[in-house]
Amino acid sequence: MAQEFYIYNTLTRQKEKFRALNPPHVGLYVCGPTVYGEAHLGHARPAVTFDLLYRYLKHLGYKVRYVRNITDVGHLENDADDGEDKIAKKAKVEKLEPMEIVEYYTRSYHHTVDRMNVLRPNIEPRATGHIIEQQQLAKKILEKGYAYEKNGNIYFDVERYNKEHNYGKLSGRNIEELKANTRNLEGQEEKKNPFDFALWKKATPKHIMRWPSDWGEGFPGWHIECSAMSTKYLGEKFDIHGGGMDLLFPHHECEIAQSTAANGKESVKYWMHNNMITIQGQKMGKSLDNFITLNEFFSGKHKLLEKPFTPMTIRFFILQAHYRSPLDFSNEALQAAEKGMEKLFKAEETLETLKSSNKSNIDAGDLEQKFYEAINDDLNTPVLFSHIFDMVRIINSIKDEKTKATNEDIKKLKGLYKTFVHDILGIEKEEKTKEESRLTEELIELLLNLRLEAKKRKDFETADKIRNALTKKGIVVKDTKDGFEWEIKK
RNA sequence: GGUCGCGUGGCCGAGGGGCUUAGGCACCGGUCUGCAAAACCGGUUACGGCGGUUCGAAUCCGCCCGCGACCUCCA
Repeated sequence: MAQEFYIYNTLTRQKEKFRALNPPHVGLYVCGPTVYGEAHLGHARPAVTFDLLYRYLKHLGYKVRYVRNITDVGHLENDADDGEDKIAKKAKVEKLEPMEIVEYYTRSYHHTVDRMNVLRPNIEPRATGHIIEQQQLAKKILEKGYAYEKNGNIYFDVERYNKEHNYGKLSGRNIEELKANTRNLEGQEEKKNPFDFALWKKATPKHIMRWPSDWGEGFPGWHIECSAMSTKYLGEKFDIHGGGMDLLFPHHECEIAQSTAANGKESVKYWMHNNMITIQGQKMGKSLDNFITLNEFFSGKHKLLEKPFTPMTIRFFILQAHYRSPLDFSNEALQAAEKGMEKLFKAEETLETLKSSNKSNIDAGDLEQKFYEAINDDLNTPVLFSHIFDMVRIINSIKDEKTKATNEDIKKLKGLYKTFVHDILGIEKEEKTKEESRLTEELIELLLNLRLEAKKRKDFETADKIRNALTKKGIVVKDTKDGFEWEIKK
């Protein structure tokens, strides 16, 4: 791998040079959604961020096994005994089987992120499909003495674990602090410490999602699914684990504890966390009830939205910020992203029409180097975009014959577009339905040809009439020396 | 309250001791054009406040103010 790729490791709190454990193979695990509702803008961020990582690792020549789970059990409303499972709760509300809920929202999630050109992971395991693995893991932890059973519940013994290992190393917490700060919820008296977490929970009679186990009927805790499934598909030690920053504690901290307790060693080499998307400075999320679903963005049907935004605009918007920075939603910011993206696409079309010359005063190799420097620096997409827009300016300047480029240069620029804009960033132009656009195209050309004739006989009144009418419909006309260009603007 | 982080121009958003006019959007001027649009060129508005370190700080340190995340489900 010729490129030196640096990524920020949350565990060490610094950028580290990426070195695969078993090159050319790379194991990547990312926490996926809990499928009990429509995906919202917040869900798009890890999906897009780790899609970028996946794409770039593949570009570098790694054979990546990308695992992203679907949480369909064990994620409770809260940690108390009567804490309801999110899926089961929704099922009750909708009067459906839990698995109907899971199926419905899994499909919906797929459809939505597909539209943002997010590649599917290689394996997308479900928690309910790995109950046995989770039980086995819990058993192993129990046998090693890092967990205890109480009335059919298995709890992880954080204090015991912390004697030999460091609980809190990822999130920067320490156990004393936790003792002082962890709330005592009702119905948790059987835990040794309030910060102990459940590996397995006994099902109350009302609880519908339940499986038999050595400890009676119950269901797995939330944190154990990721440990069980990552181990199953990526081994006891794998390269990268990703997810949202909000999962850092307790979820990822608990994962580390579980794996370390079971295997005696840490499972993950690099931990990567994306920041949150905010709305008016506040985290967008279910609990705050300030979220906008992705489908609402696509349709524009939400009171906070001034207009619809395409899936690709959302992707572009997310990538224009660095993944570790918070990103604030606003109509204005989204519109700016949309405009910028259009400019990017237009330049690519222009690229196809450029005339080469035998001289050159551009340095495509330098551009390429800058592109790599940006992406290699912990996926610095904002800087990458700034260089890409340098390329856009060069392309337009060649078109205006203010800059010269050889045939080879132009080829190189096309290659950069393909590699960086399409393959790595995953930005693709959205196509209208073919027939629709063909007919529209023909009609517009027809009108514009009439206008051209009018212009030729100096009938500017008619010419302007046609152009104004088209402009009103959102079709922008651009006159050229002896013809016209046009495009549809929203 | 504890832990961590942030505060950059009209908006979004990089950078992170001297030199980046970062970039995008918006606005203004110029070139081009019957007019316009696009494009190109140029321009405007910055580093929360107060101190300190330094030859030099938006960048390091301290304090203050404001904001956020996590500590309880959340991507």
